[in-house]
Amino acid sequence: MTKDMYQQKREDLRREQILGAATQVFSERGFQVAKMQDVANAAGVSNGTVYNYFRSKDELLLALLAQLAEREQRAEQMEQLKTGDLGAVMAAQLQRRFKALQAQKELWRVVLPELMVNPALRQRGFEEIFGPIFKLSEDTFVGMSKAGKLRKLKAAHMVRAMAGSVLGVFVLSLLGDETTDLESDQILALLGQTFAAAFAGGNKPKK
Amino acid sequence: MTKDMYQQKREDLRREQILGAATQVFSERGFQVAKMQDVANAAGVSNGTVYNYFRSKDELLLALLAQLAEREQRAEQMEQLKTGDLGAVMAAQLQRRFKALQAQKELWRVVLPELMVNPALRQRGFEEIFGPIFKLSEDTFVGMSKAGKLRKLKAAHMVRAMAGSVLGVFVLSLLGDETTDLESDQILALLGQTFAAAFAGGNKPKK
Amino acid sequence: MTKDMYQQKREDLRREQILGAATQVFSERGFQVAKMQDVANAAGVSNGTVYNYFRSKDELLLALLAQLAEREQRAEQMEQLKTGDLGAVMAAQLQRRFKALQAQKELWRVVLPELMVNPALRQRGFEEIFGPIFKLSEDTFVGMSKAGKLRKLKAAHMVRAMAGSVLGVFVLSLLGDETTDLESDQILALLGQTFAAAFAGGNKPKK
Amino acid sequence: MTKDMYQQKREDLRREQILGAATQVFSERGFQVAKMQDVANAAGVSNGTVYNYFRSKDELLLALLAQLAEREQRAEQMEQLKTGDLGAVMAAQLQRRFKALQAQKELWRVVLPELMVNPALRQRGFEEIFGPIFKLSEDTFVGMSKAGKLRKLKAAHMVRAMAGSVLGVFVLSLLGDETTDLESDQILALLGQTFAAAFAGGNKPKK
DNA sequence: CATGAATGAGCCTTCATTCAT
DNA sequence: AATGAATGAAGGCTCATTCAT
Repeated sequence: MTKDMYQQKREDLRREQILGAATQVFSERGFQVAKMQDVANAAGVSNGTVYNYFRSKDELLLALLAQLAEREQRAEQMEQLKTGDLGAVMAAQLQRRFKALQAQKELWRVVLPELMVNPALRQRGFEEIFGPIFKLSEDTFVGMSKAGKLRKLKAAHMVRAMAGSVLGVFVLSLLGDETTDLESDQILALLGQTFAAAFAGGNKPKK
Repeated sequence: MTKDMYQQKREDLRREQILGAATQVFSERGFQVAKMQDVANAAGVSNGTVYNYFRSKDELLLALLAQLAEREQRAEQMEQLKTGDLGAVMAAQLQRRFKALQAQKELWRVVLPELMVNPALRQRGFEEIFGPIFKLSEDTFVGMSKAGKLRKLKAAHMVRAMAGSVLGVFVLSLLGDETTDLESDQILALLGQTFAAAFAGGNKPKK
Repeated sequence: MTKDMYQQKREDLRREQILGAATQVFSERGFQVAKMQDVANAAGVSNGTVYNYFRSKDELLLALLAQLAEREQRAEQMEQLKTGDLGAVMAAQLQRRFKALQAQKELWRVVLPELMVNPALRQRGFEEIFGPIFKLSEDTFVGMSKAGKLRKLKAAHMVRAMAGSVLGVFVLSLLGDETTDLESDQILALLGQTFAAAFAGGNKPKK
Repeated sequence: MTKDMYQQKREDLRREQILGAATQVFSERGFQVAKMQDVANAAGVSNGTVYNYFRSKDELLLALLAQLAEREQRAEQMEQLKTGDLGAVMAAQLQRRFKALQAQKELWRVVLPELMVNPALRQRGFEEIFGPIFKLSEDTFVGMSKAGKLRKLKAAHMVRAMAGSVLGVFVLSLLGDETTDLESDQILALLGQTFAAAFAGGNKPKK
C-alpha cells in the first residue's frame, strides 16, 4: 500500500515536474523550435527520462493540452454566480474568463499557436476545451434569455462575441502589446460595461 | 531600358509567385513543418530557385509579414473616418477591420502563430502592423472624443477593446469554430451594435 | 537526350557506388551493426546523399536482396547444358551453383543472416530467389526422370538434397572453416561424384 | 551446506529460466532486434535481474553459444560408431546429426546468423562446436578408411561434404522452405542412401 | 538479490542551404 | 538565372546498462 502510493506519488511528481519544464521551455522558444533536451535540462533530468513519462514530443504537447482542458473545466465549474445586476454579472463573467486565460498564459502561449497550425490538435482542442465552454455558456445565455433577462439574440452569436472579445484581448497580450498587458483590467472592465449596457436593456422594456 | 524593365518585371513576378506558394503551403502545413521543397514545388520551381529570391526560410517569413503589413496599411488608409450615426460608424468600422483580416486569412494563419512564438518577429510585427493601426485608431478616437461624439474613455482602452473583439472572433474562426466561420457577419453585427449602444451615449447628453 | 542520358548514367553509377559500399560494409560488420555513416564513408559521399538514393536502411537491404535475386536469375539462365554423362552433368551442376554463390559471397553474407532473422525479408527472399531456383530445378529433374535418365525419386526431395548440399558447404565457408574455403573445389567434386553415383544407376537397369 | 546448495540450485534455475527466455525471444525477433527488456519480460523478471546473471547482452549470446556447444557435444558423444552395413551407418549418421540440429533449432536460429556476422563469435563457434565435431568425424572416417571400409578419400573432404549436406538442409528449413520443413525425413533419407551408395563400394573392390 | 527508474551515448533520418553545371 | 544533387548539422528517439532502494 504505502509503497505503491509512495511510488505513485513520486511518479506523479516527476510527470508534473516534466510538464512544468515543458510548459516553460515550449512557451519560451515555441514547441517546434524547442528541443526535448531543453525540456529535460529544464526538468533536471536526462532526455531519456522524459521518454519514460511521455512517449513522444507530440504526446507531451497533448499532455499540455489535456492539462489546459482540465484546468479550464475547473475554472468553468466555479463560475456559477449569475444573479444580481446584469451588467455586473456580465462584467464579472468577462473578467473571470480573462483571469482564467491569464492564469494559464504560459500554457496558452504554447497551445494556441499549435492549435492554429496543427489540424489534428485543433480538433481535440475544440472537443476538449472550446466546445464545452461554448456549450455551457450558450446554455447559460439561453436560460437568461428565457428568464426575460436578455434580449432575444441568438445565444451562439452572443457567446462568440463575448468569448471572442476576451480571447482577442488575451491574444493582444500574447502578442506583446504592453498597454494591454498593463491595463487589461481596465480594458476588460470597459468591455464588461459595453456588453452590459448593450444587452441589459432587454428586461426593462421602455415601460 | 526596356530589357531591364522586362527583367525587373519578370523577377517581381517570380517573387510573387513564390510568395504566393509560400503563403499557401505555410498556411496549410504550418511554417515550421512545411519544407522549402514544398514551397518550391507549389511555385513550380526548383528549391534552388527559391533561394535566388529569398536568402532563407526565415527571410521568406519576413517577406510574408511585410506583405501583410503593407496590405493592412493599404486597407487602413482606405478607412476614412465617417460621419453620421455613431452606431453605424462603429459597426462599419468593426466589419471593415474584420473583412481586412479575412481577406488575408491565409497570411494571418501563417503569421499569427509565429508572432506568438517568435519574440524577434513579434517586435517587428508590432512595429509594422499593430502599432500603426493602434496609433491611427487612437487618434481617430481622440478626435471623436474631442468632438464630443464620445464619452471620455481612455482611447487606448477603447482601441484594444474593439481591436481585441475583432481579432478574437477572427482567431475563433482560425481555430476552426464552424459557427464563427459561417456566421461571422452576424456576430460582427452584434458586436457592432454592442459597441454602438454602449458608447453612443456620449452624444446624447442633451437630456 | 544526351543530357538526360548522362544524368541517368551518373545517377545509376551513384546507386551502384552506394550499393557496393553497402555490400562491403554490411558484410564486414553485419547489417544491424553497421551504421549508415559507415556506408556513406565507404561510398565517399555524405550520409545525406545515401538517403537521396535509398529511402531508409531497410530499403538499402532490400536493394541488395534485389541485386542478389537478379544476378542469381542471370546465373540460372545460363545453366542450360544437361547432356552427356549424368555424373558429369550433376557434378557440373553442383559446381555451377556453388560458383554462383561464391561469386556473390559478400552479398550472401549480408542477406543470408537477415533472411534467417527477418520474417518479412524471408518471404521476399523465397519468392524472388529460392522459389524460382527450386522450381526450375524441379522441372529439370522431372524432365530427366521422364526421360529415363533418373530413378523415380520425388523431384522436390532431390532438389532440396542437392541445393542443401551446395548451400551447406557454402555456409561452412561463410562460417569461416578454412578447409572448406581452400578446398571447396574438391569437396564439391566429391559431392558431384556422390550424387552422380547414387542417381545414375536409374537408367542402366540391372541387365 | 544445505542452505548454500539451495541457493545454488535456485540460482541455476534462474539462469536457465533466463536462458530459455533469451532463446525464445532472440529466435523470434533476432538477437540484434530483441531488447533485453523483452528477455526479462519473457523470463518473468525485471531487466535488472537479467544483469545479475549475465554481464551484458553479448554475454547472454555467448551463454547460448556455450549451451549449444555443450549439448552438441553430448549428442556427439552418444554417437558411437556403429558396425554393419555401411549405407545404413551413414544414413543413420546423417539422420542423427540432423536430429541434433533440429532439437536445438531455436538456439541455432539465434546463433547461426550471428556466427555469420560476428567474427569474434565465429572463432569461438568453431573452436567450441564445429571444430570438435569435425575432428571427431574425421577420426572416425580415417578409422573406417584404414579398416578398409571406405574408399581412400580425404577424410576432411568427406566430413565437409556430409556435414555441409546436413547443415544445408537445416538452413533451408531455417529459411522457411515448407517442403524441407515437412519432409526433412525423406530428404535426409535420400541423402543417406546417396552417400551410402557412393562410398559403400570401398570395401568390396574384390572384383 | 530483485527491482525498475534513470541514464546518456549513439543512430537513423530530415531538411535548410550551397554550388557546380 | 535555374537547377537539383550534395551536404552535414541537428534532433527525436531507443535501449543497453547502472544503481539506489
